[in-house]
Amino acid sequence: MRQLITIVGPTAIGKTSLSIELAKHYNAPIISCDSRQFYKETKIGTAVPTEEEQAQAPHYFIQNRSIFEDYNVGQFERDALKEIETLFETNDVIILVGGSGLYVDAVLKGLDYFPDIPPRIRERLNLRLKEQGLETLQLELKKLDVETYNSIALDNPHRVIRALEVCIGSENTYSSYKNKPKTPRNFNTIKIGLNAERQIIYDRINQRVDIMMEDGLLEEAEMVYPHKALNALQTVGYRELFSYFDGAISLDFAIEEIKKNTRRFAKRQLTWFQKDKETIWFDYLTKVETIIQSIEKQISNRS
RNA sequence: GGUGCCUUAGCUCAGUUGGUAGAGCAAUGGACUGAAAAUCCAUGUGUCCCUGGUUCGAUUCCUGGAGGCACCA
Repeated sequence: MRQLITIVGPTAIGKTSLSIELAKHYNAPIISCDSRQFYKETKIGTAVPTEEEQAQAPHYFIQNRSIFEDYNVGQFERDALKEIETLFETNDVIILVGGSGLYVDAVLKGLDYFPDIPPRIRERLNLRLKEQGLETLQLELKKLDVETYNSIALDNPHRVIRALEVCIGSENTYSSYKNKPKTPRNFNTIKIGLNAERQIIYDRINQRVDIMMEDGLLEEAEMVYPHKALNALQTVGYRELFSYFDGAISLDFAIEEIKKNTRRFAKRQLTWFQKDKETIWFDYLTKVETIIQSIEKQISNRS
């Protein structure tokens, strides 16, 4: 039976090294499920696996895109499933490592189908948000799609605009596309979560930010600074340095902000991942052998 | 050594003309269907430095002490 072993957990907990250990043990390829490690131009700040690490197992969806390309979960779901399908032709086990909860769920459970919407619709809606405020957009959504109006977080502009762009850019309402039956996956999924005491996670994050700065994050951010409006650069570690380049904050403060925002990001990741009751959690110091034993037990239980 | 000011949440500080207290930041919890490292929502955590006194009641007033800062010697 095809096994997809998924590793989730907060940033800086050690997902990469566990994934490589497991990949070596199972002679398996690694699929990255990280919405910021796709981009070639942002290497240091997104903590992509090093060349040495990548040499130890085949990696997919690492730095395979440019920040100038538009990319999103929907495309990733299609790309990843296709890749997984191909890889399972020659592998029994695939490792999936993910820091982006939505992207992991897209692969494991699937998203609903939505038609492609021309980007200019969102651009127009963003402009209206800026000029007229959120309330008029909420009212428009109420007119176009009450069901969504009643179910989404209305004070979240991204949600309102997303629903509206689907209503406007397709011939149907946003809600009409939602909650359709998903195509079942033809592989078995095992979910491993890595966690640690909050203070330990935070210490690791703080240390890693310092290391990133030593490794040249400042220079990397400077290279992409001219394109700071790109979606791919709405990323912790870059935005704060952009503010520094703008002259709005000091470098020391920017670094503190990177640490803080990374901590908050880690908390959001935990909130997302801990909701999944199928995930089996391990302390970040757990020996790989122990985790492999647990995986083996699950595989034999299911077959 | 003397004089003055300060000591309240993790931090910076407000405040109570005496009825045990609140802002910002930090922190914590949560949501999430093509922006997701994005975006949004919710939450106040406390020997009010210690001691004694006055008072029905002291974080607040008074005595003494400790620590900090400034100035004078």
